[in-house]
Amino acid sequence: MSKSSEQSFLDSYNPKDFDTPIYSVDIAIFTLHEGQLKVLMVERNEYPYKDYWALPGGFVDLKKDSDINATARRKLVSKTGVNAPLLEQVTTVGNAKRDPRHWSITTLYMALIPYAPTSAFIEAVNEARWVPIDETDQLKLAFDHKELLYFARERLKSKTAYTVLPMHVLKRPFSLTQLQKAFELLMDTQLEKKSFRRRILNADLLKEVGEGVPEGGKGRPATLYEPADGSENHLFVRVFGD
Amino acid sequence: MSKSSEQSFLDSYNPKDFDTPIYSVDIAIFTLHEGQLKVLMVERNEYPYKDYWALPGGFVDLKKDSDINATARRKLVSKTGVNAPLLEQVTTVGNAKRDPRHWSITTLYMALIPYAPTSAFIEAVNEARWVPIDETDQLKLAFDHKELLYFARERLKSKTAYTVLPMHVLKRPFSLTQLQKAFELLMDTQLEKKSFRRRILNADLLKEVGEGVPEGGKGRPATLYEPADGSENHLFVRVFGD
DNA sequence: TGACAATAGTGGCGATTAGCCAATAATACA
DNA sequence: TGTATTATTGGCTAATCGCCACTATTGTCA
Repeated sequence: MSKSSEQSFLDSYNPKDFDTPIYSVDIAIFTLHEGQLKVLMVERNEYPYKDYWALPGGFVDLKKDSDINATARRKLVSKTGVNAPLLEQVTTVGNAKRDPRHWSITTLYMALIPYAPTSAFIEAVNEARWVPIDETDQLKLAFDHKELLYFARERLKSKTAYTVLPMHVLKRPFSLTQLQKAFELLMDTQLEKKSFRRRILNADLLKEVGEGVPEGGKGRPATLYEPADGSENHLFVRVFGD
Repeated sequence: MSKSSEQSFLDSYNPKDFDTPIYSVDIAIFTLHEGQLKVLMVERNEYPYKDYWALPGGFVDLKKDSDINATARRKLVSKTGVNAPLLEQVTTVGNAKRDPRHWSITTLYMALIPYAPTSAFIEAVNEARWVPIDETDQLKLAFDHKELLYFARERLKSKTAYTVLPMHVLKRPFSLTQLQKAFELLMDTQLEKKSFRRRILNADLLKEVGEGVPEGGKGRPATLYEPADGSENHLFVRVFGD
């Protein structure tokens, strides 16, 4: 096949005739629990990387999945039972070495969900655990999942800086203090209370949903909020020229 | 295969044994020319979609490409001759219908390069053309490339709002006026001169590289700039908490 | 050589926003 | 009732933004 004939190659292409990469989907599922950012990991029980920990993932089911987002959603639901959270692509990684068996490609997703214990949901075959993000480096991670986790974490930080992503890790309704804590944990930085509140409230992304009980137990009750309709993917940083 | 045995499936997986998606890479290559944002399109000369226009792209070469970024770069170089520009992933799309022949996945990249005529570079087999972005809807586009182009365009708009992406479509050195024009075209909006200059200069992303000739011919000469070292992927929007 | 056209770059100022931190408000509980 | 604890607001200074007019430097052409 000459270098310049990709199009004719394409036209005669039958995947069974060629050596083709294997393709899978992996998901970094994040939540907030006990004041920590945690990610869901599963323990592999087969080779390669038996007994290593991995992000949940798997292959496309060509019959059941209408597209790769459906593949990711199917995996998410089978591991967590949750079906309506934020789920979005982070990046796609593909090279000859990441899987010892073959040239391999994976599309990494990230999901944000309010905390729920794993025991109720996980499939029986693998052990699944919410791992505090700071402790993931103490696990033996399969494949290049250490790197994938890093990519997801970085995306989380940067996107949090100018979107309302963090509201997705909270049970609704939530207080502004809870939301600020979520921002701080996902961004890995401290925020000034007044500035935060001004900014979020002026952005008009929340709707007040009644006076609320203090969530932990102590102190003055807070006003509770939910995301305003359609606000969930809005920017709230003033970008210039606007 | 039971629903809960992906891991063992993975371990025994041999791509030749299964019906697997086909995987390719496509690139939206943008440039600025004659005051317009343009994208490089190639005309297909094979079925399916013979005589339709498509984004440059193709399959992974498992022998030559060390990873999928290398695949994208190889395609970019073969179409433009340029090897050092901004090249980054936009998204990955995969579903049963985008290619009439098979369940198909593509990773979309975008590249930004200073203008160069296509004639010197393109491979002989396909006709390649710089198409003004506003005129792409007058072409018959192959596959889902209309949608891919839309994705790339949107990414361009949103990323331009808080990074220095636009410097990559300019020949170096460039003036602040040229840079502002680039911003305006990529973002599809108007910017205020003083604010723009304040912002860019305060962000400390450019280094002055001498007094310069007026690039077109008329008017007072401008100071010329190049990107400061390592500035090329920096944010320059003040994000809160900073 | 002296207007004029054209583009580059600056000055200035009112309005808005951010950062800071302390004061006040509402609740639980001893 | 007093204390601890958390929520919410007030108020001030400094920085930034949007706006637009003014000055600066060049080429051109009568």
